[in-house]
Amino acid sequence: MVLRRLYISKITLYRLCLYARELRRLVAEGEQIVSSEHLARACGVSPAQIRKDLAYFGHFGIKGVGYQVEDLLGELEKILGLSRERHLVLVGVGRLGSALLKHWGANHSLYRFVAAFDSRPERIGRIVNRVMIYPREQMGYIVHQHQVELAVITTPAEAAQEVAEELIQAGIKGILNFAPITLQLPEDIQVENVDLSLFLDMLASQTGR
Amino acid sequence: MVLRRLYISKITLYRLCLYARELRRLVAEGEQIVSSEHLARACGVSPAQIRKDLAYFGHFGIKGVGYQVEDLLGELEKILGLSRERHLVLVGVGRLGSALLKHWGANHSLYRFVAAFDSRPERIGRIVNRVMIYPREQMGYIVHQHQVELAVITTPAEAAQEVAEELIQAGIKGILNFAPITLQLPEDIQVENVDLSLFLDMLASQTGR
DNA sequence: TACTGTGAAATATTTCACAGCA
DNA sequence: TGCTGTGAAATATTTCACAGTA
Repeated sequence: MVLRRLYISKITLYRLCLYARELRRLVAEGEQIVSSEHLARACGVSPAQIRKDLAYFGHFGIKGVGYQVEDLLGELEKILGLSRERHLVLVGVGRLGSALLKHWGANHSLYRFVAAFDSRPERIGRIVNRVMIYPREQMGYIVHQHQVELAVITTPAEAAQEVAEELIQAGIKGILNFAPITLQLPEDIQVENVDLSLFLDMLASQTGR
Repeated sequence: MVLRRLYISKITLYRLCLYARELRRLVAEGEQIVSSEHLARACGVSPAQIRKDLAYFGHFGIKGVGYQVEDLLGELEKILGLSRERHLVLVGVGRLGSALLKHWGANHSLYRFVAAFDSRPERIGRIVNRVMIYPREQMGYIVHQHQVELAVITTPAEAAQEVAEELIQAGIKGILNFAPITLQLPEDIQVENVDLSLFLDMLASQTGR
């Protein structure tokens, strides 16, 4: 079967990843079959939405029965391209950055930090959870050498844009950005923004006055 | 002027918070005036989108000129209800949780952690960045007593649902959820999910194979 | 003269409701 | 019978293009 690269909108992509997460849990629990209704409830979406999302890529279900959990997860991982390991780097080993390095466990098996970078001399050479901290100056070289694809930016806002540009120069294709700033980057570079203050603003706004 | 509570979709809300963030930066830089085009570029959206978003709430701009930075920020903060301080709690003082507590600086002035909770006895009574860690059993009581509105959940996935329900019992209205699980909660409770693995899955999916 | 504000059009996303199959 | 898969309808969101004004 040919797996042509169909267009997936960001919002659909998010849901597909959500389904995959839930399916992994179901596999771990030994479930064999799941209906769109059950999966929908577990993911906080509508059953029709799930069926639409999935049917776009093929016929994965059994009418009158549901979806076979393992099969569907396999299909989703094929669609999403989540089968091989990716190399990551982290830039900015402050409190948040080092917490993320330490926090990284076996549960994130597909993503492996191969290096971290910081500009403060006193941090260089330290090892956090098996990840070595290198000086900022070596970033481009190491990213390039290790064919790193994804980067996590946990620098202050002021440094983030410059860091991002340098990472892209070195071949990075996707960035998880914790800095509270909108990065100005080429269209083909993927960015996910995680600004905790922004999330709190949204919550605060929705919850009172 | 009466500030009626207009409906704001989640995606619009996100952008409004983004605009506010950028406007704060512009204020800090001493900018007086900003056009929809400039603000749009800085936020990564289209100029028409900005004008539509803002015009929904009133006439804040000057034709032929642009928007007055400080005024617009003031209006936005009124619309979003971001003028008063909110009390937060954090549940689950693991690596990520304690990093968030430590990471919390003066830049998040509107949000103040008033307590943290953990179920592991060895952590109880510690103080992280001026925030005391209490036993899980006291969570409901303290949240209720301090009229806490928002909570950050950094527990393992298995504990998150139960914690969330207990928080809601105690009066919490919004949750920032770092646990990799979809919480099943009443509709009137606001939740923002931050699953780092999920973000990486999205990035990986978009960037290769 | 440059902007904003805004209807109308275009596009994207979600839901409905039911045909069809295991 | 109890599901999935799916066109068609409904809804939501974004963009266009230009009138209007400081």
